[in-house]
Parts: sequence; C-alpha cells; structure tokens
Amino acid sequence: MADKYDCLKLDNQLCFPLYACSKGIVKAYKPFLDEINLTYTQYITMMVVWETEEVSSKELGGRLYLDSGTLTPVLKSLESKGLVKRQRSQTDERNLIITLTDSGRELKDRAVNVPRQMMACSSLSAEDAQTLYVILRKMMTTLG
Amino acid sequence: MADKYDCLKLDNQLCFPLYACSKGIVKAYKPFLDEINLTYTQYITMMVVWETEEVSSKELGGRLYLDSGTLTPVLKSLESKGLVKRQRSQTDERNLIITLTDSGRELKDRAVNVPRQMMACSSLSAEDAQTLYVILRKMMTTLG
DNA sequence: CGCAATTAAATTGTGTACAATTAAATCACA
DNA sequence: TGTGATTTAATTGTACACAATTTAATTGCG
Repeated sequence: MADKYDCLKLDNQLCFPLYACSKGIVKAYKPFLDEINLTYTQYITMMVVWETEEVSSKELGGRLYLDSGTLTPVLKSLESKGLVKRQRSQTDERNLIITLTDSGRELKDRAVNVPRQMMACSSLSAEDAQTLYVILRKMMTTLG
Repeated sequence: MADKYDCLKLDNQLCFPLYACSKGIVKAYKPFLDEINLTYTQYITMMVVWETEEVSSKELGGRLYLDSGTLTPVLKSLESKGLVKRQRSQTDERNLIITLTDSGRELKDRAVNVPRQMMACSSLSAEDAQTLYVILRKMMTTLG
C-alpha cells in the first residue's frame, strides 16, 4: 500500500503547511498594515526600531534573519517615508546606524492597533498559539 | 511594568517565528534541491505533478496557494527544463493542462532522496512534528 | 608602519509572491 | 441566438529574499 513515493506527496509534508501558513498570515496582515502604509517586512523592521530607538543594520539583519540585499532597499524605503534616519557610525564607518525619527515614533501609536486587529481575526486557541510558539522557537534555534 | 507597546515587540509575536522558520526551512532545502536543479517552489509544484501525472494550472494554484502571476513563470521554467508539458485543454481552452514528461518522471526517483535528507537534518521530535502539523493545518483552513 | 585578512553595506542577478489589469474563452439567461 | 457576466491564464508593476560579488573601512600581524 505505502509506496516509496509517499514521502513526495504534498500532504505528507510538514514544511509545506509552514510555508503556506506563513504566506497566509502575511496576507492577513495586509489590510491592517495598509492603514499605516507599511509592508510586512517594513513592519517587522519598524518593530525593532521602535523597541531600540537606535540599531545598526547588522543587528537588524541578525534579529530579522535578513541580509543586506533585502535590508538595504527596505531601510531606504523607510527613510524615504521619513520614519527612520540612516547614517554611518562615527566610530566605524562600515556600520550603518538606523535611528527612529519623530514621525516614526508617532506611527508607533497607530501601529498598536495592528496586533489587536490581527488577534481578533486569528482563530487559534490561546493554548495552540502557545504550543506553536514554543515549537517554532525550538525549530529556529536549530535552523540557525 | 507591561506597557502598551509590548504587543509591538518582535519577541512577543507569533507570526514572526512562523515567517522566520518558513524561510529557514526553504533555505535548508536548498543544498538538496540544488542537486536536482529545482527551487523550492518548483519542487512543491513537481510534487503535485508527480502525484497526479496531469493537472490543470487552476488546480495547481489551489493546492499550492499560488496565483497565476507566480505559477506562470514557474511552469514555463519547468517546461524549459523538459520536466512538464504545457498545453491548453481541448474541451476548454481557458484551462492550461500540465502533464508530466518522461524526463520529469525520471527526476522523481532522484527526488525521493530529498525528504530523507531533510528528515536527517531536522532536529524536531516526532511528537513536536505531529503537533506542529496539526496546528498548522488547523490554521490553514481558517486562513483560506 | 604596511599589507593581508576580515568585516560590513551595497550592488547585481535570479526567482518568487501577489495585487491589479488585460485578453480570450465560456457560460447564462433573456 | 446574442450579449453581458464569469472564468482562466497571462501580463504588469511593486516588493521581497538570497546568493554572489564588489567596495570601502577596519583589524591584526609581522
């Protein structure tokens, strides 16, 4: 009954639901993020900047698992919206320092509605959410 | 202690680990998929074609949660590698029918090694994997 | 000091993703 | 039967995402 190709069936994959859910969630964010004129990538970038007020591009890449090829255009876009400032470090000019602007800080107050709205449209139980969180964090540490 | 911005901290997000894990897994696949000259998107597409031997573009999009804007170039690329054939349906010319070629069928035998190799580099316990799978499937049905 | 090795961001090239639009085929109903 | 609505793939435009390379700054070692 079980043939050697069963492992290649889409329904037997663990990774595919992960990939599909990830895309689905990003899409679910879109209407709420549209209201504050941010994409999902810009949103998670702003999350770190909101928290730290000042952060290097390298540190950002480390926290977000994004390399400079992705981050450079995202940061330029955030700067063009006036939300952050990009400047080289005084002590080491290789480093790019991102700082929150007043305008970026103002956006933070509007952004607090996003998690609230997302919460409302998520149908996951608190218990499942917690379980999922723990497993995913475990997974991330082993993935690098 | 808890301030109103806590919900905006990256570490308090459930979606971010999901997004990061998804990317991490796709990256983990890369060395194995390189050996059979497929990208991850091409791989999951081939999974459906391997299973069905013949499938419409619409059906593919439904199973993979991809729209024609993504699928069209992927299918053209798979055709250019000789793995599938693209042709219009005889009965309804709006439909594009994808069929597996002999060359595509041969690749299936080499592809069975991919899940095996991925399994080996995953550190998730069988129990966690099962739990994760169930929660993600639940999530997918509610996301659309 | 001087120069090779390292580090960091930017650039280049390829391949997704998806929204919105377009074009062609089919359907449905008056 | 005709025609407006619907369905489907393709196209267009924007935004990631990452590998590989390039460029500039810093470090470390003889």
